[in-house]
Amino acid sequence: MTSNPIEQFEASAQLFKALAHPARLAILDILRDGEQCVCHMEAVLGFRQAYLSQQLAVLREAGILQDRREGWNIYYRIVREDVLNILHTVHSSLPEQIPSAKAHSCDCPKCKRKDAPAAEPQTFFMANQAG
Amino acid sequence: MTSNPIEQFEASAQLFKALAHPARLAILDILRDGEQCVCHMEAVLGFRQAYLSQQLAVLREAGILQDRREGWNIYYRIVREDVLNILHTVHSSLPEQIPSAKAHSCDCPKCKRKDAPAAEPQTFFMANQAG
DNA sequence: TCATCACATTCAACTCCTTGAATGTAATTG
DNA sequence: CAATTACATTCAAGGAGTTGAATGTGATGA
Repeated sequence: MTSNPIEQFEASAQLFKALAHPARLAILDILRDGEQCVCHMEAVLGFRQAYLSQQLAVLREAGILQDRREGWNIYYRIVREDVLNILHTVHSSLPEQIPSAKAHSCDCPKCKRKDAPAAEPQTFFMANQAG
Repeated sequence: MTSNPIEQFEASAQLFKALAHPARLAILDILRDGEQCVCHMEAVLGFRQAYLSQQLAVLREAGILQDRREGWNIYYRIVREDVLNILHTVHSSLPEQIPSAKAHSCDCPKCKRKDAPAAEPQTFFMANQAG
């Protein structure tokens, strides 16, 4: 098993395949600061809801994201530390980085009018740490 | 320019797209130790020559590899430090790593019978450093 | 210049990814 | 339980990646 060079790198290739899309990288860029609800990403990125949900599904099925329901909203977060490191490496090599307004708690009208809980900045995921 | 979230991550997505293939990851794994001729990769990986050349072209056109001719042989090397860092990150998170025989100078029969120059272990590329 | 070696490129069939449109579902409110 | 909210899933057409087969190209040696 995993004797040939193809099988040996299949898993890594699958990971990179999930990252090989600008929309999904934009999603992960938002989630680097911590978990966010879907409506927040929808407002910040300007994607249609169904489209955003499709891209989230790809990242979820790749094991990169995990979701958590809280009433009407569903919050996504990055659950793979190596992905955070990879994103950091790539962003460091970029010519310039746009700060963007995504760092704010939650500017989207949907979240604001419902006074949703803001995302707390985290180093990595604090859940899933032996409950 | 680069105002929308799609354009902003296009370049990174292109990079990941080039990495999203097990054969190309196997190639890069060999080149992590330094430059190697095509016949070496052909022997170690067991790929057909044309197939290997196609995958090398993808990595070359993505700006990840650079080639250098030396007589009959063409030597490839990694010219992007961020890619080396990304590969290191991914390999660190893998469950187990197969040492493999790729670290040896050049075991392939073609290279051996011609007594080709062995690959010298390098930290990063030493060429392209202001000539 | 012709034959050979090492490697690159083109082509075509196939598969996988992309993405808009439509529809489905769990939680909440009344 | 019916309506609403927030999000997920399915479907299909178009586009892009994959890969075997055939062919092309530059360097070397006679």
